[in-house]
Amino acid sequence: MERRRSPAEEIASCTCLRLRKATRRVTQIYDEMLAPAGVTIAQFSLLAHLMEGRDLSVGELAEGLVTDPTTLTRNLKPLLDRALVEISADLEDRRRRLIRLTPAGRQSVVTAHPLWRKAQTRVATLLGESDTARLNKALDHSLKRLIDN
Amino acid sequence: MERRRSPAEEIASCTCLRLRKATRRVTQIYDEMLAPAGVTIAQFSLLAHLMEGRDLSVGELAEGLVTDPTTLTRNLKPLLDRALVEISADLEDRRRRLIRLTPAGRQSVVTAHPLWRKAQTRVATLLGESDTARLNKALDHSLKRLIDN
DNA sequence: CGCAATTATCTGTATATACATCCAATGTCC
DNA sequence: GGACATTGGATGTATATACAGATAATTGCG
Repeated sequence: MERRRSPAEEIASCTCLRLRKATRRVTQIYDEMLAPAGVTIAQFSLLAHLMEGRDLSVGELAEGLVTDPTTLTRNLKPLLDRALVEISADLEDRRRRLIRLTPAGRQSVVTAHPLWRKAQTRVATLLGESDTARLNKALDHSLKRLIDN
Repeated sequence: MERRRSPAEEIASCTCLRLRKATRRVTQIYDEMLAPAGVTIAQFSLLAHLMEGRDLSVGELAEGLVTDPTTLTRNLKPLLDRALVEISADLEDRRRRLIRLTPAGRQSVVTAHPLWRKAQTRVATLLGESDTARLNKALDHSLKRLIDN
């Protein structure tokens, strides 16, 4: 016996809106706690993706971050300006450009890492252990399906 | 007997990063499906918040959307330019500015509403009924705790 | 080989996001 | 009633995000 919902009420159930609201708040928390290291969570994620193994092309890194490649190009700019990453052409395929951390970039990740851990703990405490686990699990499930569609 | 994780592996478990990835993908899907109505999901959410009841001040609407008030000021700009919303000073408290939908703004919501519903269904189908419910529930729980902290 | 199609990336443009800071209006307290 | 604090909002600046369209390099095919 569900009564007819008004548009405003119905739209309050928007999955996208809920995701966006939660992401804004959580991003604020991480950004605040990472600030002493001079990076945002967006930048930290990007840099951290480069910590392991081989250099990545723009496309590969964009895929890893689930962003549009054009977004990544823009996001690299401030990191290049601060010399935390460097880019060179791939000699095998000169369309591709390979991104890698500079020593300063690597150092940024190392410096920010414990702050990131604190933010992670802070959010987990705020949400509670079990809700955090539930949220993370739900996101992992969802991402898997979202990414190849 | 958990082995020591490398920074890159550890950071892959970042709650914020997972939220951001999922939000980017889901936003892309909604935006794509709302495009024929000429609004993004961010704009649609904003307009929909104004559908019900009384006019809202910048602060009230920002709180409802879980954004920074300065962000809202910026987001209102394109909607003002397109005359989907209008703003007037609150005579009770002349610091406050009251936002309301214009008829054109109201019409935008009406036009976009069925497209929004299709996007909502599309994502629910992609994720599956039960995972969608789990994700939404996890987000609601989390938002409650995030908002007053 | 040579040209068409595809791919990788960048640029132009527009919107979204938020911090620091500033201005104007209101509230408070003596 | 006037000085000071507080509050609501806007602006300056910087980053994040992505679509359309442009460009350059590679691939595929006759």
